[in-house]
Amino acid sequence: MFLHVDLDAFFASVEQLDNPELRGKPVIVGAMPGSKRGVVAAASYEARQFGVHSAMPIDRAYRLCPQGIYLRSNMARYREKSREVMATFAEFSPDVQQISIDEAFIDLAGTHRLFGPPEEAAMAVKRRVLETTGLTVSVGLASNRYVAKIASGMSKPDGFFHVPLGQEQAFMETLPLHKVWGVGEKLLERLKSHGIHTVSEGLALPLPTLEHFLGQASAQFLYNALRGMEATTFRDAPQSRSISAENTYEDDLVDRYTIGTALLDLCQNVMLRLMKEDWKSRTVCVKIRYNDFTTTSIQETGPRYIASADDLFQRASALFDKRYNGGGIRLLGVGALNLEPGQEPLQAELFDFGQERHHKLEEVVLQLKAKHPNLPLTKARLLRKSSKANASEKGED
DNA sequence: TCTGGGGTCCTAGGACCC
DNA sequence: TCTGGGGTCCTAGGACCC
Repeated sequence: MFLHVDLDAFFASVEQLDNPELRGKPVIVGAMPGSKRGVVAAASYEARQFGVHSAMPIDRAYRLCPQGIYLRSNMARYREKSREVMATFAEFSPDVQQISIDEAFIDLAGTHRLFGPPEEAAMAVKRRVLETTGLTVSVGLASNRYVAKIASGMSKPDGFFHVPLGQEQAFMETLPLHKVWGVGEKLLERLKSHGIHTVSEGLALPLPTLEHFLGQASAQFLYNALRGMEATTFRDAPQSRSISAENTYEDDLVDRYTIGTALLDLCQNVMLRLMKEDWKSRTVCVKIRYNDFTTTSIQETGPRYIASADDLFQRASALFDKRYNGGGIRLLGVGALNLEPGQEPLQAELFDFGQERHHKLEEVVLQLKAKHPNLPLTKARLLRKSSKANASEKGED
């Protein structure tokens, strides 16, 4: 049996935990009201009563709930709290699979002697998480991860839902089609266009028919999903990992100086996390979303690992220049892909005195930025560029 | 309701190698 | 002189998730 454990209104709950004055109040995490392009990242259950939910434009949320308490998200804090919770799960089973910042599967195989039957293990997980982290979770219990995942959403918050062995398909048939995990907007539309509006209607179709209009992979996925069988979605280990930072700007970016500063800021964020979490990478990705919402990306795998924020910035800038079409930019993103464990040790050529000092300086700057996110700390080179357009490229930092 | 930020996986085509 | 089959790695875009 498997548990799927889901933290309730995670970002908002962390804020309420850290600031007791917020408890019992409508807390809305994400953009600040008045922002033209912001949305809600998370809403406390108190805020949901007003109809506020995640992904909703922040101005609409404000109209629904002007008395709400609006906070910017603090991802570093949520990641930290997430690690605490995951560590708690590890007390229950050697086989814990985290699938997002606020959810994980726990394989209960072999845990009976320690924690009793699965229902009791589920209750113990709920108690233990609350005890050690102060957060509530919703738990789904089923014979496979796919069904456990859907079950945890059935009684929120602080809930528990059990799909007994043998009842998987019957359980799936109680769901509206859009609640089937993995069926998104596009697949839903395609199914509708073939006259399929419910799980039961989908169940009536043999696999070859599904394959005919969905292709093999989607058909096999859907065929399993509708029957409450382990869908092919879960690998034991993720195939690749990545770290990225992106930002949507209140006003379109158009001039090169502003774009450069924005890129540098993103590169520093990514590099800081790379160092903190002990990853190395040779692949850099830059994402551009223009003001008409068309989105493009460009990536390149180099021969050497990314050595510093400066190195990352240079690679990202080159990729940006290759792709940029001159239009107004609403979003910029920078990512490091295909991560490998272990920090990149200083390259031999970096051991000469100047480079080593540079590296140390950069580390200190990144740590300062992490501690004081609002500190306007940036490169003199870029500042100089602002006053003297296209000034010499060889300025020191 | 003009649409965040951070992820993973899949697909299809091209480069390159044997 | 016009060409097979198999494999891997890389890239861009897209679907989907929280």
